[in-house]
Amino acid sequence: MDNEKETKKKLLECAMKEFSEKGYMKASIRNICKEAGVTTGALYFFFKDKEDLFGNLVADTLYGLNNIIERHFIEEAIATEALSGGDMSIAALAAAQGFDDDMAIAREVIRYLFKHKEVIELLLTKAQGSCYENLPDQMVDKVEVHYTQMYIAMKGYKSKKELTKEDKFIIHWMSHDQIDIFIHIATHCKNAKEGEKQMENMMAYMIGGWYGVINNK
Amino acid sequence: MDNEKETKKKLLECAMKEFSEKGYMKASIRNICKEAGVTTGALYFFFKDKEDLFGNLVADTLYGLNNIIERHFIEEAIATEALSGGDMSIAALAAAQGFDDDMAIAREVIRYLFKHKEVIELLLTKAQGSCYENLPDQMVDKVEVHYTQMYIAMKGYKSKKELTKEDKFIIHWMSHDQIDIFIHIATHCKNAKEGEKQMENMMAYMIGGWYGVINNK
Amino acid sequence: MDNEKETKKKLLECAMKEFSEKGYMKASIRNICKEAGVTTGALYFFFKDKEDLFGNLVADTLYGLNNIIERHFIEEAIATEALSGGDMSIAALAAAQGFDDDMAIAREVIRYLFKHKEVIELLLTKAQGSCYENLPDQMVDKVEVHYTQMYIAMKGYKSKKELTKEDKFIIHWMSHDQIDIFIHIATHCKNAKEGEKQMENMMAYMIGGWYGVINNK
Amino acid sequence: MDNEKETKKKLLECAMKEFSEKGYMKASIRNICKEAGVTTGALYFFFKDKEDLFGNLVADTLYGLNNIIERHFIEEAIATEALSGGDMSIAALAAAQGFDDDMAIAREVIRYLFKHKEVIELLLTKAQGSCYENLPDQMVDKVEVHYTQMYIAMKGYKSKKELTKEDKFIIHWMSHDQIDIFIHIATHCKNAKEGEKQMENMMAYMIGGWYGVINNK
DNA sequence: GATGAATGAGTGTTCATTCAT
DNA sequence: AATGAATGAACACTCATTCAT
Repeated sequence: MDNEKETKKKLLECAMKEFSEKGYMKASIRNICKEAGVTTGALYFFFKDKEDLFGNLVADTLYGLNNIIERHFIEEAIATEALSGGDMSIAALAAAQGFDDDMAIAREVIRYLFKHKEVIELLLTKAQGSCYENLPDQMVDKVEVHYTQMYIAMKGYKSKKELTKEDKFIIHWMSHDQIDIFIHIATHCKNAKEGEKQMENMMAYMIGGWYGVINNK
Repeated sequence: MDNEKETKKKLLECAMKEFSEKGYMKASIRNICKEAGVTTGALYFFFKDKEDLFGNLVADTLYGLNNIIERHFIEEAIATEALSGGDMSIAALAAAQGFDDDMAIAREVIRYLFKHKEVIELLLTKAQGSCYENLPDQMVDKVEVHYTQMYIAMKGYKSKKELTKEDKFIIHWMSHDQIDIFIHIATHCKNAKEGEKQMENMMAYMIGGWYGVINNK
Repeated sequence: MDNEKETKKKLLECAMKEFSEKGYMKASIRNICKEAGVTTGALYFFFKDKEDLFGNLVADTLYGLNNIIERHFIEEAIATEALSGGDMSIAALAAAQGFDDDMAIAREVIRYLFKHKEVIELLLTKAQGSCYENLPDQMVDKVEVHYTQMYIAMKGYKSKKELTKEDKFIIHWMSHDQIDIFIHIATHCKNAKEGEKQMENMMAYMIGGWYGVINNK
Repeated sequence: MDNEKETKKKLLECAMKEFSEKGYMKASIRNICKEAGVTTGALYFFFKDKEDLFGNLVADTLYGLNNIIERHFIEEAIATEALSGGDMSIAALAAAQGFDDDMAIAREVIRYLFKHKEVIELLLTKAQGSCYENLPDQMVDKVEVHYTQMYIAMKGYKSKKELTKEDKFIIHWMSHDQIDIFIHIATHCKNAKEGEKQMENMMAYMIGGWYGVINNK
């Protein structure tokens, strides 16, 4: 059983290397197998196809990441729900609170990103051509739900219906930017400690940005 | 003369379609030719190779874009030079001025982006595998030079040497974000008018972000 | 096991036929595969590329041939070393001895050439465009080292330094001619027996030629 | 008229360069035209096809060479005819005379070879794939007719019928070698002067070889 | 669990040549 | 005399995948 899994492990290692070096599309199954010292047939015993192989590399990490984000959003949703519709000063306060929470969760995310740095980089920068190529967009969508709530609260809107086209656009952008911040950190910092450090400035940037938007016009 | 170039035009049209649908790497020369109703040999009469074909699609647009940016940076450099090393209130004022200029140039860029929307999208989202795949990074680099000046001025630094590692990191991020704003607009708005409209909020976001960073800690 | 390798064998057979008929350059991989009744992919399972396919056809034979020659040259070197610098009559005697040895080795070479006639012809007359195209020249170089020694001995020179430009030229020619004799036999005789028979006259020619050169002027 | 021929001239120059660098087979018509600054259509106005282009490069030189050789052989034939069937001492004398003549003609040939060195090298070393690839063999055939007469004379045979299989084989070889000597000189010497100089040793080699053969057994 | 063998469709690219204008 | 355009077949090679054993 140890022996059996060794091949699979080797295959995964070599796949990791190949995908990291060449990206999903240019990676060659044959190369991976050659490097692993097995035939292509062996690979197809363990994995359904190229996509499945890539999936095996990233699935766990992705699952964990989704978990963190979702868990956070549930908590957040409860908190934000409470204040939606309240007066603006409270909302602002709550927003500040929201940013504090965000900072806390951001730290957790960053720690997670660096714990799985290799895989995360694979997912974020080498997945083009696979079914994961839209991952950042999917995460943006999740953040967007949350940010929409927060935006409504800060703007003092009574309901979603008050959101203009411009509101929606800038919410989407800020959601996108939030994800981009994580990607930037994951790909530009060398460890969690540095990531957390740089995060502070970036959060200042983002919060400044939010207020800039909220107070605009 | 109009008649002669019909094949080349057809080829370029079909190439545009193929590259747009599949991206540079997955696009098939054969497919393009089949669609255009000519043999592959015909394509190779007009274009040196796949890269050259792609280049013919994007070169002019890219050249024009570079021109706009470079011209802007030269003007900007002159303006920023003047205030580097001055006291902070003036610097802040000048920065505000800088942002106004930025807004003006942004409008010009946006109008250009939408004038060549199709090609711009090709360049920004479908070039992976070609020699243009690093275009956004290259533009970030250019912006970064300019933003470094502005950052120094706003921070009241006497010289580049005062920049910490964290300063440099956040400057790079903000440069990256500036380019990302343009990409976002180009890919999410349907015309220049809408783009310019959304730009206002995004500039508010960015300026808010800058002040958030400058006043941080 | 015999059954498995049938495809490879078929491929090699057909490759042999194609290369022999058309030469390395004009030979078509597709044709070889079509003739063998397999797809081109199958060929590339067994062979790295065109050159490797050709190599598989000739490598063993070439290795064996090199072995014979090198072994001979080592023995010869020892013999020639002994007389270098001695007086001319002894040298001449030794040279005669050298020619006798040459005749012996020639017989061995010829037997080998005919044992692998098909491949030898491939190597000597159909390799243009492959990495083996300079094989005759390489063999000439080897012979030349040996012949230089012999020439020095027969001329009664004390050292290599006494060799004039003309000496070197004629040594190179005679080396070339020696190789050419083997090629001529391999391509003009139908079996080893006939080859050995014709060899006698050719050796008489060559030895006569040597003395003609040595006694010239 | 001057203007018209300029294109053809340019084409021939570039063809010369291309064929010399890559050999007949690997030479590219397109390349030649590109280098000459004309379209492929232009080339096909002047030349029927690739072979014709190559032919235009070498035809004159080849014609001249054939002339020299044929003229020589006619003279020689008359001389040799006379002594065929005579006694051996006279034959030997005549043979010596033959070699003298050979030497004279060789000098003429060499001068011619170097006068057209470029083309000659093309013909002798770069023609593989064209209709001239067997040129050396054709010249060997011509020499062989002549050498057969000389051999008969030197051997004291009464007629061609006395020639054994071995006789014929060695005659063919010596014919081949004679041509090879010219090729060797043309490709290894840098001018006619050096060629003639080296020729002396080579003739000594060849004559020595002939006597070695004649006196063998 | 894994091999060895093979497929079939595909890749981008080059070739000598043709021909209407 | 020469162009610009186009053909059609060919090139060596790579791909992810399959499957009997």
